[in-house]
Amino acid sequence: MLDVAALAGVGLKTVSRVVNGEPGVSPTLEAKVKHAIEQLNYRRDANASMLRRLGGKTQTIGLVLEDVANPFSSALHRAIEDSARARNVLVFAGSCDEDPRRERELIGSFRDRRVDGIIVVPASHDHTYLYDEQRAGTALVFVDRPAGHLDADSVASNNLGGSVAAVEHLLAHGHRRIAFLGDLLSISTAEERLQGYTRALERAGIGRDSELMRTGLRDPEAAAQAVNALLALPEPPTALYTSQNLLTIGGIRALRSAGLERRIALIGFDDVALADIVEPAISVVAQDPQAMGQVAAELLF
Amino acid sequence: MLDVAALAGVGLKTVSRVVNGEPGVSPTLEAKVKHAIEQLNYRRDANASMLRRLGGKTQTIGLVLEDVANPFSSALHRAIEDSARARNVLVFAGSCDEDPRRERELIGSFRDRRVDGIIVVPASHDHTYLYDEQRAGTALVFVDRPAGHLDADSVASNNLGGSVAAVEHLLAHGHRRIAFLGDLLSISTAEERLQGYTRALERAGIGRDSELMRTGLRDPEAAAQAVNALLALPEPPTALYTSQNLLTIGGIRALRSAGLERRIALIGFDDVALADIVEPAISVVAQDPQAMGQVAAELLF
DNA sequence: GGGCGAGAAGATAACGTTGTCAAGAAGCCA
DNA sequence: TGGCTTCTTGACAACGTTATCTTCTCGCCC
Repeated sequence: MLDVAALAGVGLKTVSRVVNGEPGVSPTLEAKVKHAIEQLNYRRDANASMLRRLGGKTQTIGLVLEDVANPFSSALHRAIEDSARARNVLVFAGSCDEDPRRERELIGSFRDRRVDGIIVVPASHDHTYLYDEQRAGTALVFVDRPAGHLDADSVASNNLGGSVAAVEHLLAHGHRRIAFLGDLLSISTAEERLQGYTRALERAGIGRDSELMRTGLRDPEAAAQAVNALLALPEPPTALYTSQNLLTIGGIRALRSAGLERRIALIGFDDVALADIVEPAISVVAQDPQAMGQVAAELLF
Repeated sequence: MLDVAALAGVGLKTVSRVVNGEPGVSPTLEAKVKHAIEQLNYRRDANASMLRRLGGKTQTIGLVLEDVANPFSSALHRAIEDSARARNVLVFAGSCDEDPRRERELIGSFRDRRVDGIIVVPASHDHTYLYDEQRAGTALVFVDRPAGHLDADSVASNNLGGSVAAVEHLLAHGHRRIAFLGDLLSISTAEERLQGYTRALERAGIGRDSELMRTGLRDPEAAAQAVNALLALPEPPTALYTSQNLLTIGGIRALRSAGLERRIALIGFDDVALADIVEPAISVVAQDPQAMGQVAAELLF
């Protein structure tokens, strides 16, 4: 900036005024400054600028996802990015892999950089540690799962209702032995989906059979193993409810390798790429991550 | 920081020393300062810190992807994130949707924030605008496609060789009328894959039939339409080479809706989720985005 | 006991920028 | 011509931090 001012033969403040489009600079000087900026390829340091500005925003937000490479997460990410871009805001993204410690670390890093807001798909259940942050003016929005012990906005799907609908779909087709495959029950959505499953069965007057409920499954391989175990039961299930996208994939793989994909019904929660062209086609209760991300971003801003 | 110093009854520099783990602070004062930090929930402002530090790094990198929600891009992203996390570096990610202007805008924003390095899946072909940036010390790595008119590292797949292999696979199965579906030829990888296609055909002594070459396809819908048009030809192809993941998906959909998925062969470039469980299974020439991202990050750092 | 060195602590300036304010020029009206 | 307003411009301090340098306190040795 000093170099620009020297080359244009003006004071620092005049350069600052031109850079920020402030009024009160004569056209002559403005042209000189712009020329000098061009020539020196000058770019204002956004960090220094925000440091000085009163109550300055960094034009930056942080995003804590389960895994940036997960289709659900990355669709969320994209929607949020678009919303941020429209406001000239940049997005820090990070994966926490359902690890509460990593969630805190990431948010801590965001805080160090003084992000204006944070959108979280939370891994932990206690967010009291964010109280000061929130009071200090950092916007905070939770997605997919609610905040724990903190008064903050959150955007979520109707996991319970969707789950009931999925299981009732299977019941309507005459299934009575329906297995449940789920993620870690410490994840609130997984828990809600399990509740939907049991509620639908209760309504149908079917007692719960804990042998048919497999939880804590974290990837397609675990789901496939669980399905193999279910198939090996003396009285195997006639239908599967895979309550998460990766588990749906694992479930399908297991059924195919057993050659049972047409004998055992399957319904999933979360959409799955190519679900339409697998044979037989897979039914899913789809969420709309794009819409969730957009709503979350609008709330944040 | 001033509050912490006051509460601990020490000078600013002592707080700074404690925060940075510098030696030369008596255990008594160190304990006092740490207690004050705890009590006030103080966190150093990383931006201000890096501003003052000589040649300070912001511990931040920028990542320009085609689309954060695209599976290839997001797998890259994740690998880069992991590498960055190990170095306590945060990642700004952005999508440019193959728009060169957006690429420049994003990189400009990164520059304003003084990122230490930038990893780009480039949309443009001329990167001379990055010359000053590079000379100023910003690390620069290109992924998937080379830099244009700039001396910088890049990490890419063997598009030409992979493409030749894919087409030769079809030739070996006796196919002679093989259609090519490709993305915009302004994308260098799309161009290389087309070259691989024509080279394999030449080697087999088969003349190129421009009717069978469909390019500029940007999404599954466009690919499906192109396949429908191909099928409507007087002499339709007996095999398809879909040279990008989204086009593979569109191609499969079109074949299925025409009921020809067992009559017309298909091979794709890029992996596709669930490619293994579609019936008949899809062959693909898979890239390894995870490895590419890791290598790119290692190069950058 | 005095001089000296080592170590601890803080005062001050500086990083790149913008808010505040004062100075100067120019125009206007009586 | 003189006083007033308006506009342009730059000097200076400040944002939150760290580098440099000085001051001070010990303890040691001759």
